[in-house]
Amino acid sequence: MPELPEIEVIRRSLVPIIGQKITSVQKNRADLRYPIPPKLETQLRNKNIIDLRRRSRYLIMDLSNSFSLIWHLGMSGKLFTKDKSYSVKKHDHIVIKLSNQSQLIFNDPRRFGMIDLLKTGELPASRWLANVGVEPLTDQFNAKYLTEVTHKRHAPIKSVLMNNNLIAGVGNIYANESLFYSHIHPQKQSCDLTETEITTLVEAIKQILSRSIELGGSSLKDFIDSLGKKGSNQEHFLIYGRKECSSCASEINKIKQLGRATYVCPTCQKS
DNA sequence: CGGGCGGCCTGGAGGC
DNA sequence: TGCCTCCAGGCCGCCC
Repeated sequence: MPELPEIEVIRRSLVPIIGQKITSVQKNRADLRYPIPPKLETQLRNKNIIDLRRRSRYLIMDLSNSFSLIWHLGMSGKLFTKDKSYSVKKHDHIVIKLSNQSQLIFNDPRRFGMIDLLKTGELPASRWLANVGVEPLTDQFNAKYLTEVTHKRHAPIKSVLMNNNLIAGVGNIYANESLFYSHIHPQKQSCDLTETEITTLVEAIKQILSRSIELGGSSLKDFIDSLGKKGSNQEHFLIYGRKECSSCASEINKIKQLGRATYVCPTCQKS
């Protein structure tokens, strides 16, 4: 489900649980995409949540015992808080009770998500984070960097944008939107991008991701933040899911790249 | 070697 | 109403 903006929206909405103590952990199955750490309950009980961070599409919860929980929501994962009267529903795989009587629920119908527990200091070199690319909303992501990675590759630009080991957290929706905004055809070979196109694309990605965060993320079907609130960025899509171009009203072509839906305006994205 | 595709899952939508 | 197929915001591993 979620790309960088949606995870960031969840993180921000969860900030109030920082400082809470974990009083109990209920695990309703042994695995998601990967096994849930078997000793999760004993390692979490009576620990305080001291920080919540995001890296790429991973959400990181630092604990007072120098361990961190790292979560990935896959395609359909939701992480939300409820008061103590909430009763567990289908696909609620993990329930964490907090000292303020609220409960943190991890619900994931498709089970592409994952959760792991590691020493905080071992996170950066872990299998989850070791190969993750630059954060697109930092200064490390700039025209120089994008020129480097695009010019030494022979792949369509959309594949490069969606490669998490190069640029973290840009998925199918935001790759489509950024390329349309920049008037670049998604199948253009990345090494053929001009200097101007690179500069425009860097700015487009930053703006589109930032605006989506401000709007609470994109709720295509069922995305909600941790308080159950939907985002509104989907109302501002320029091309994703559209039949007509938002700019010139041409009929949008829907094609497939890497098995994913790609939307192209034949008029605005010629090059 | 880098790039592309299948598979992992469930559920909703649409066709018949 | 039901059955079938296709599709979905991601990612890993295998194959070429």
